[in-house]
Amino acid sequence: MPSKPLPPITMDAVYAAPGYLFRRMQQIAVSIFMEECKAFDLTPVQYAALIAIHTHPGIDATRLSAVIAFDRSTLGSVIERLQAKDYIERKPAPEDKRIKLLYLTKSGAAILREIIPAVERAQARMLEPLKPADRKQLMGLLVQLVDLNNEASRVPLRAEDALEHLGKAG
Amino acid sequence: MPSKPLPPITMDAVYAAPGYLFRRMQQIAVSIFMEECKAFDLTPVQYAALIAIHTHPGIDATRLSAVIAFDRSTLGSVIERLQAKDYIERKPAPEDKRIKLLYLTKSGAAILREIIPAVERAQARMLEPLKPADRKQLMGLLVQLVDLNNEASRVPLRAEDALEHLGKAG
DNA sequence: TGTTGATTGACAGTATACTGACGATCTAGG
DNA sequence: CCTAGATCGTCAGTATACTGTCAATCAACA
Repeated sequence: MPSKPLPPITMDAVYAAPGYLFRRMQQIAVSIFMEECKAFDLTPVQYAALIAIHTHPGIDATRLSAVIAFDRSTLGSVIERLQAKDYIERKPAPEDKRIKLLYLTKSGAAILREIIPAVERAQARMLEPLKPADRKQLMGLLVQLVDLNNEASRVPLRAEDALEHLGKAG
Repeated sequence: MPSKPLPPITMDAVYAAPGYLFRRMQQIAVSIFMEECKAFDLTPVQYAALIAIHTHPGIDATRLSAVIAFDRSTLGSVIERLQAKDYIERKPAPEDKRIKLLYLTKSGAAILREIIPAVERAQARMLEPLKPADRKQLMGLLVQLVDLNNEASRVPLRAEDALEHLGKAG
């Protein structure tokens, strides 16, 4: 019995699919970031981790993963690399032997200060081809969509929740 | 001499950055795809490759990488896995000993036929939280942006160019 | 108090991605 | 014909990502 023919499949359908466009845009974004920041030898992920540690000194790895929506198992190696570059340090928590607290070193604070202009150039370049009004529109829609789809990924973003357990008044 | 203080850095600035949003949306898109398609054991990348091989039978790996905007070195392992699952086969090209031509097997055509509804559900789910008008707007802007930024990634999309050398009238 | 259940960091295994390099092969030019 | 340059598939090395698991540790409750 001959199999039914496939429905008409075109690459154009792939090129217009949301999943394909998100993947492609991510590739492009990383590429632009690395180009603008190549003098600093920092990846987008490492940069985000540094920012988060700067913003939340003494955070632990699990909470860090929630704050930047990274996978915990991926984060381990990211932290290792940042530590090897002397941008962060880990101190054991006195009250919980399982936890290691993360702090920016002076080198870490310094590179953050230096890299920020390059990162901002990169972010601007990603949207540059669009008209300013379209950039705003796109960002607005993306912020909405990411927020509304938050629970769909393995590591949903938990920005405030994560901080409630850090010892501050919650 | 005390170092200058960092400019005010907030996680909110990160959460609103295009690069962060693209990364996050990609994570979410892959997660939704895998959930809808878990019965088929196919990744988004493998799916795109199958579609491209179906659309362009006898394509070689380098041209395939251009058609789906993948890295050539990544594609090797993707092809291996598809071949191991008996979804594609590779035949040596008679006129060029360097090249191996890619074809869908019957199993490959079959799984493509079966998985397409699930993929379409996944693609729809990614945009579901938005109002229909906003979905259109977002996709329109993304298509524009990806197209205008095409050259920024390592492997720019070369949909038509790639086919001109395939033996068809170019 | 003693055990159950949850959490933390770590690890193994798989799959994209990119950089840079390599031998085999093909093509063009002299 | 024969060599210089380009192209093809491949590989090594690095960096995200995700799944699932584990021992150590902690918290809560009987």
